Amino acid sequence: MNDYLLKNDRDRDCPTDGGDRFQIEVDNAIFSVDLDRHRVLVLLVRQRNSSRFDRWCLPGTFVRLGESLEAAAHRIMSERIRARNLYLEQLYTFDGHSDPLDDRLSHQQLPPPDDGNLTLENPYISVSYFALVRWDEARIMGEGAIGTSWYPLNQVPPLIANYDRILQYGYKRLRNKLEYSPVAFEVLPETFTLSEVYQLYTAVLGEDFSDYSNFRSRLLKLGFLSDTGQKVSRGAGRPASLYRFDARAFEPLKDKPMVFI
Amino acid sequence: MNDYLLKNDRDRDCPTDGGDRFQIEVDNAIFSVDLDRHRVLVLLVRQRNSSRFDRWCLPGTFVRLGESLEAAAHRIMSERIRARNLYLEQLYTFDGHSDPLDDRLSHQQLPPPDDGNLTLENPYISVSYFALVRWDEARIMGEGAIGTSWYPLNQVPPLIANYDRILQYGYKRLRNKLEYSPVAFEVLPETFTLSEVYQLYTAVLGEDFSDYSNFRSRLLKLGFLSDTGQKVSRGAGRPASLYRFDARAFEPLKDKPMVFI
DNA sequence: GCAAAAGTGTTCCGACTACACCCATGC
DNA sequence: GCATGGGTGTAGTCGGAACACTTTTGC
Repeated sequence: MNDYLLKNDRDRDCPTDGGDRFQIEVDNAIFSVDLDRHRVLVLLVRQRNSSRFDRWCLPGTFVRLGESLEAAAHRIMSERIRARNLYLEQLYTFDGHSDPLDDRLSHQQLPPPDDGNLTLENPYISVSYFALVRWDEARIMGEGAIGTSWYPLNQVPPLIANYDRILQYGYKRLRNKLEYSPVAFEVLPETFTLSEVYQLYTAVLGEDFSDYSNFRSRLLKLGFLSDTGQKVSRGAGRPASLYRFDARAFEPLKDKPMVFI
Repeated sequence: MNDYLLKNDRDRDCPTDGGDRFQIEVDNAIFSVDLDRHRVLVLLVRQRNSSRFDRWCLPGTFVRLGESLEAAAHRIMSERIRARNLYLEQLYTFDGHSDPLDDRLSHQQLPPPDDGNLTLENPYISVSYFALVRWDEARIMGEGAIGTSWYPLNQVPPLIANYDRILQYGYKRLRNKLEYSPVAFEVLPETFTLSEVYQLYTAVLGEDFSDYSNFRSRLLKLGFLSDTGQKVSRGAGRPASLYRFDARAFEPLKDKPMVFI
């Protein structure tokens, strides 16, 4: 077939060269939490094609030569939104021989578009990344990001085939991250009230994941939140203390298993 | 540069075609546990090249057209060992512009080999998989697997650059999997003693992770180990009961967070 | 005063730790 | 008997769940 067969038979050692070549797609599951409206949002991109039906997918791009995977993931972010404070990590690598177009065709009975060398058998590899951004900074860039919008997680429109898997996996990661890592503080403002932390957690994990007062004391007992002394009043009720995440105090706990719920 | 720029600017939607192409390597971190000698082993492959120094790497291969990532990972397994009972899952996708050859060159001051189109800038993507196999079945295949051998984790020789990262990550995953999933029972014999389970855990997690009697009662309380009624005597001492993993009893617990230590 | 939100304290209970102790076998 | 490994039981302790209660604000 190709010369990798010869190569493999001759050497039987670490692969060096001779494999088939693939396009590598990076797709981001980008989440944000709107505390005021108490909901989780995901960034979607409209697929515009020759048909009249709009379908949606996660923002993605092809990896370029000389570009790292993470760099490609960052590039996706910066092309869509203007977020400075974000958390980004690799999610999973999906493969699939069902091309995105596969889905389009099967649903709409259209002839294949004349995209040149694109075929239904065109294999693809999607390295997906998980991102969480501050909602204040989650504004979509005007120019060049047409057809990009935030969707509440419970109102996500039908996605092109493989993006559903990525979104499911990403949401699962989001919940796990909240429970086992301090990722929440990367995406909260510099100073925040404990109630805001609680709002973030309930928006993602549901109302009944924990009692507020227990959540509160557990969080404080961990010892990496420092009281700024400042108070802030949000409408009626007693003013809340503003806290700050203390990275130095967290340092020794970094590699310990910890439950944040 | 390439036509993906045009494509991106024109459409700003889901990627369809036009990216650069990459060779995709799949590399497996394959572990096994020798209960008798009480140690964890990893499968390494010797890199044979033009120099006189042997370096080692993890068994890997290039993904072929029409082959899924997981299929490639399985192919690596079947080319090296004859294991029927194994656990396999994706680990992480590494990228790197330091080609394996990069390392060889920098250490040994050799001129680049004439491998044709292979350059130091040759980018590569390595999708790594984590595997755990039964030690009884972990015998290396004779023909075609020359230069393949098991190494105890604490005696691993220097690996070619990027394989170290994969091995580290794989070992971390192994420990996590033992603690939070019943993966141990996929790799133990059909029936086993509780002491064997404990041996497996201590070999991986260290001697002091838990007291045997507490480990024992915690494990039994979970309720998915059924006593076969059979006893087995290993030398001196009271004979041990043989247990069996009860998949039906475990089913309802599958998605619950659980600690197995 | 009253509602609303923040913050504190207290009781109950299950789970994990650290042992001590009993049981069955080989020699 | 006695060493060896398997198996059981228990007292102490820690931490989370549930919930009552207090504090401080707006109106």
